[in-house]
Amino acid sequence: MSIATLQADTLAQRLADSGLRATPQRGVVYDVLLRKRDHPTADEVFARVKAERPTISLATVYNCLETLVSCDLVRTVHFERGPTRYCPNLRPHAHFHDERTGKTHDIDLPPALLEKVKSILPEDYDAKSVEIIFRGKARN
Amino acid sequence: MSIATLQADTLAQRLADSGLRATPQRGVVYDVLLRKRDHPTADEVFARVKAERPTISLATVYNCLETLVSCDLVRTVHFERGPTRYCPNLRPHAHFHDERTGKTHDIDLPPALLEKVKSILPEDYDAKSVEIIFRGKARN
DNA sequence: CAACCAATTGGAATGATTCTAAGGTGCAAG
DNA sequence: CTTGCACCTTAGAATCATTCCAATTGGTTG
Repeated sequence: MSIATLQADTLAQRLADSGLRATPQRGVVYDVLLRKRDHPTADEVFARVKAERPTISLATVYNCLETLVSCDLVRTVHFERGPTRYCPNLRPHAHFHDERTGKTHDIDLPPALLEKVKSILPEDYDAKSVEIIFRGKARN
Repeated sequence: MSIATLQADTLAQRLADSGLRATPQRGVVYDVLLRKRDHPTADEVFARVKAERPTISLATVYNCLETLVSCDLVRTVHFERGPTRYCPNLRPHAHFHDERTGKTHDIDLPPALLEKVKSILPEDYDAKSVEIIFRGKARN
């Protein structure tokens, strides 16, 4: 059973909540993101999806990714000068970008710290999201 | 006296430290960044610089910005799907991106908090830099 | 002065993303 | 049902930001 099947109701649910349809393309794109959580680019997602659905177009992959983001099932990450990367991890987390390997790791963000970080904002600033990106090297 | 003049020695110093020349183009680009700290894009910097140095090319602006970044006099900020933006604020700070106005504000980052944030990293992760981006609306 | 390396320039090339127009799909009302 | 319509997908063109390239200019050093 594919991972997406386990999550299919979640996906269908979220899409329905936004008045959108649960199309096969959206299902496969989401499944691909869940299966290999290495923060792929749209092109990489396209390549993976194509393996099991050869007729899909790049434009559709962009559309599906955008849809998933708008449903809060996926978030985007941006490293300098690079293409957008996609992350299906819904828990609050930071990203560590390893300069040596080019890989990105999710770092769990304790709720208390998240609050503390938000507290540096002046009264009249209302943050809807916080993104924390580390850059450096991971030893080993 | 231009702002750059005040900082000219800083700039020349930093460039020299990296074995680079203090060219007029670099001076003007840096001056423009210091004068209006609104996180401009390369195109915006180009437009501003052109006003006082009409013969400069866009490629040179990109080159100068890259040089300033490599000297640690300027840092880059990235918001989703947008062009790179440049920031001459050297103090540790986060960025708040106002969705309503599209403007970006610097938020001072207390050193203690910065440490606390870094402390969520596992032992073997060595972060060279941390970037914190808030997104939301500023009331008023 | 000569030689050399650094820096600038304009234009071409690249890469990522968005746009557009045309065709397909599925639900809903009659 | 079956027709209409809004949603989706698709291919390819267009756009935007950035980088590359090759030629020229400029400054420094021997």
